[in-house]
Amino acid sequence: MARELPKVYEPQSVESSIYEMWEKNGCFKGHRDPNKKPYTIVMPPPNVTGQLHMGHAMDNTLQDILIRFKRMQGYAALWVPGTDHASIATEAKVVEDMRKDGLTKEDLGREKFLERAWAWKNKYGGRIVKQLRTLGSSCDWERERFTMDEGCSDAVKEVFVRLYNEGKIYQGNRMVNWCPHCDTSISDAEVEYEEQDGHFWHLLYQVKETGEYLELATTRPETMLGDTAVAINAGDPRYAHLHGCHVILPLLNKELPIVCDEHADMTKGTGVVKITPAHDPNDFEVGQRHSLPIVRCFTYDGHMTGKADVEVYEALIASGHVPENEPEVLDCGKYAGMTTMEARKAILADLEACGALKSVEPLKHDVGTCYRCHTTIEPMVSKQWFVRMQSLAEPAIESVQKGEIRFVPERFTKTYLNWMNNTRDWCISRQLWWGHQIPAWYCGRCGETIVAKEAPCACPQCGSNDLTQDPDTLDTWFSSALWPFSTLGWPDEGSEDLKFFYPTNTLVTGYDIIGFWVSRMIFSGLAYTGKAPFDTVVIHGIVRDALGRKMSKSLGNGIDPLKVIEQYGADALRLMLVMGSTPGNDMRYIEEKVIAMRNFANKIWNASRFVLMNLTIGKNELPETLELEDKWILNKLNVAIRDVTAQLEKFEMGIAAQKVYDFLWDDFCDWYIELTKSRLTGDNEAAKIQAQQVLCYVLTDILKLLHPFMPFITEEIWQALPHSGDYLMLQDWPKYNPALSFPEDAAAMEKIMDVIKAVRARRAEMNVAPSRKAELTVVTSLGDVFSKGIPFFLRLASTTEVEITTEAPQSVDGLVSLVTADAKLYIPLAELVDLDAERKRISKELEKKQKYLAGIQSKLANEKFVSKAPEAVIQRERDNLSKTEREIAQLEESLKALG
RNA sequence: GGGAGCAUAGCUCAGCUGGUUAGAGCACCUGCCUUACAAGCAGGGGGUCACAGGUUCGAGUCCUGUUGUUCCCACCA
Repeated sequence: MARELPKVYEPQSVESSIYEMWEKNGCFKGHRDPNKKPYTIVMPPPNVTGQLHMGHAMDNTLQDILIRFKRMQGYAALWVPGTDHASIATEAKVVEDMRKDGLTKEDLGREKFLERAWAWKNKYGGRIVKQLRTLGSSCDWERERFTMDEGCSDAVKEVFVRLYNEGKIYQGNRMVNWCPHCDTSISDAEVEYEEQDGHFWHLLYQVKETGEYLELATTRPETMLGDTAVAINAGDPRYAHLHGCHVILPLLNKELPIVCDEHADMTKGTGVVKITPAHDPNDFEVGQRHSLPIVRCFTYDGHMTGKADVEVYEALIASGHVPENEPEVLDCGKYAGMTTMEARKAILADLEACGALKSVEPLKHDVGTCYRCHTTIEPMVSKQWFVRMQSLAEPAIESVQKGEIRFVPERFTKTYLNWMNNTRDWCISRQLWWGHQIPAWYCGRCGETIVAKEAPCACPQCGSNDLTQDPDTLDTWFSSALWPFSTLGWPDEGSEDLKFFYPTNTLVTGYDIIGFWVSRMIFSGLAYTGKAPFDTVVIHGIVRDALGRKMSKSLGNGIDPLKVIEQYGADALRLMLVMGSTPGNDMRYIEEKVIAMRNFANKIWNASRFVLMNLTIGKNELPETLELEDKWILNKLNVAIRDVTAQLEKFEMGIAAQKVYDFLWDDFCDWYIELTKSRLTGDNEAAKIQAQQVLCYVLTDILKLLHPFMPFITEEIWQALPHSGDYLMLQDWPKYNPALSFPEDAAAMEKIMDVIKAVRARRAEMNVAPSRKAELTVVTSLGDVFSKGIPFFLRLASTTEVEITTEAPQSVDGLVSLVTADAKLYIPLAELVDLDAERKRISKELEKKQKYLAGIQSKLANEKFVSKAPEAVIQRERDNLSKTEREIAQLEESLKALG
C-alpha cells in the first residue's frame, strides 16, 4: 500500500539510508550467473589517500550510470572498485608529514619508513572510498582492491619476471628524466613541458689546430663542464677543414674532439653543437655513436659534482663491477656544490671574463618539468630498469586498428595511436620506497643479477648468500597497467572471476590519461592474458571552474563535490555532470546548473506526491480500457523508452538524460497530470481508478528510466509506490512495447492540446486573468475528436462551457476568433479586443504562414526534391502543406469577419 | 613543427547517421498562490548557427580554406 511522502524533498535525509539499504542487502554484488551475460567495469583507481574531486565525481557518475543501466537490463553486472598506491604522490605526502617531526627518510630507514607509510595509508585510505559511496556508486565493495594488496603485488612480480625472462625488461645506464626535487627518475610520460623565458648564450671554443674560434649556442651553459666533444655536420662546407681537429674547452682547458654527426644541423645557428653526453638526451646519442666519454658534472639532487662524488665513482671502479655507460664524474672545483643555477651564473661570469662568451639572446623555449612538483627536469644518465616497448606496442596498435577496442568518441583513437606509435622504452624504476620493490637481487660477490618472484637463498652463479634486493620500486603505472585483470584474480588462470568477468567491457576515463594508463592496460592485457582488457573506452573531458579554468589547488578554484552533495544532493550533482555535456568534451561547473537539477529533483518529488496522494490502488497495472489522453502519454512513454535506451547504448549519457528530463517535465507533469485531474476530481469511481493506474504505471517507468542518473530519489519514491520486488535498482529496464503504441490517438490528443494552447496564448496576449472564464465555441469537422477534449477545455483553458459545432456563428460580434489547424475557435471576450490591433495581429500571422507555405510549395514543386528525397520527408512536407493551408484559410476568414 | 577540440540566444551549453518554421537551463518581459510543486504554472521577446567558398533536391550538421580560441604531442643545440 502506498504511503505518503514528506512535503519537501530533502536528499540529505534520504540518500545515506538508501545507500546503506542497498549495500546491506547485497544489491551491488556482481554474481557469476551463468544464465546472464557478464558486463564488467573496473574503476580507475583513485589515489588511496586522496580526496574526491569533481573529476572523480564525473568519472564515477558515468560508470555508475552504465553499470546500473546494464544491471537493470539483465546483465551480470560487476563494477570493481579500488585504489592506487600512487607511489610518488603518497611518498611525498608521507615525507612532508615526517618533516613536521623533524625526520627524513634516511633517519628512519626503509623499514620504519614503510611502517609509517602504511599507517598513513590506513589512516586516509578509507576516505575516498567512503566519498564514492555518497555519490551513489554501485560498485561491489566486497571486491575492492588496492594496487599494493597481495594479489596485485603478485601480478606485478609475475609480469616483471616474465618480461625479464623474455628479454623485454632490461636494466642499463640510459638517459632518463630526473626530478631533483622528488629525487627520482620519472618516465617520459611524466614530463610536462612549460614555456619559459630563457636565453641563448653564444660561446666561443677555440680550435686547437687552427686557432680559429667556433661559435656555438646553448641554453644551459652550466653543462659545458661535461662537454666531451663538439659536433659539426660532415657535409658542412664551412667546417670541412676541421675534420679530425680539436677544440679547447674554456675554463677547463680540456681538449675535445670535433666529430661529424647528423645531429648537427647546418641550417640552424652556426651549425656547431657542443656535446654533453651525460646531461642531454641528444648528446647522449651522439656520444654513443662516437664512443665519447660520458662526463657527469651534476649530482642527482641538482648540484655541481665535487670531490666526494668523484670518490664514490672511484670506489665503484675499484669494485670491478662497473656497468656499461657508467658516467665518469668530474670534480667541478670552484663550482662544486653549487646548485646548477648558481653554477650557471658563475660559469657565465668566468666565460665572459675569458672572452668565451660572445653574446646573449633572449629566448622562449619549452622546458621539461616534473608533473608532480613542476621542478625543471634534469636529463641524467642513470642506471634504471626499462620495458622494451616495440614488441609490446605492435599488438596493441593492431588490436585497436582491427576494432577489438573502440574509443568513444572515435577521435581519441588517433590520440592513442599517436602515443603508441611514438613510444620509447619505458623507464619503470623509481628511486622511491613506497611501492612494489623491484624483484631483482644482486650478488655482492660475483655481481650476478637474479630476478625472481621470491627472494633467492643463494646466488645461483657463485652460491654466495650475500644478496641484496634492488632498492628501487616500480612506476605506479606498472601496477595500474594490470588493473583490469589483476583485480579479477590474474595470474591465477583458474580464478572464477577472471574466467567469467574478463575481459571487461567498458573503461571510462578522462582523455588526460590515455597515454599514462589506457595504452599501458591495452598492451599489458594483450601481452599477459592474450586478450584486449576491454572492448570500449569511453573518454570524457575534465570539469573546469565557472570561468573555464582547470580546477587546481594552487588557484584555489576547486569545487568540493561533497559540499555540493551536502547542499543539493548527490542526484542533482550527478545529473548536472551528465546533462548538457558531450562525450570527450570539457565542461564547466556552474552552480546554477546544479540548482536547476535540484529543482528537477523537486519536480519529480512533487509529481510523485501528487500521484501518491490520489492513489487508492495497491497494484501497478494498466487498466483494461484507456482514454485518449492515456494513449497519448503511453505512446510518448514508449518513444521515450526507445530513445533513452538507444542513447545509453551509444554512451550518449547527456542526450539520454535530456530525454528523460523532457518527458517527465513537459509531457508527464505539464500535460498528463493536468489532464488526469478532471477524472481524479470527478465522481466516477471507475474513471478515478483508471487514471490512477495509468499515472502509477507511467511514473514507475519514468523512475526506472531515471534511476541510473538519479538513483537515490527514484529508489525512495519507488519504495513508496505499489510495487513487486524489493529494490528499484534491481528492476527490469523498461522495453518498448508495440501493444502500447498509439500514434493516431496521440495525434488526435494533440489536436485537442493545440486548442488549449491557442486559447491560453490568446488570453495571455490580451491580459485576461485566468479567473475570468469564458465560453468556448469550437467549429470543426472533427467533432468526435474535439468532444473528447471538453473536460480539458474546461479545466485547462479557463472555459465555462464548450460548444462543438460544424457551423460558424451567425454573427461574430463580441467574439474573439482564433484558429488551429483543425478548428476555429470563438471566445466572447471581444470587448477586450482592440480591433485594429487584432487586424494587425492576424495579418502578421497570415503573412508568416503564407511565407512558410510558399517555402513548402516550392519544395514540393521541385521535381528533384520529389524524386530524390525519402518518402517520409515528402509526406511530412505534404502534411505541413495541408495543415498550413487550413490555417491560412481560417485566418483569412477571421480577417474578413473583422471587416 | 605536427595533431585534435571548440566557435549556435545576454550567459552556460545541447543539436546522434544532412530532412518540419534551430532547442534547453539561467537571465529578461507579461500574467498567475489554477493546492503536486513559487525550487512552481501559463504566455512572450531574443539567433544572418565565426567568416568565405563548395558538395547536395536540401547544410548548424558533410568537404576546403580563413580567423579566433583551447588542448595534446614533438630531443630545435
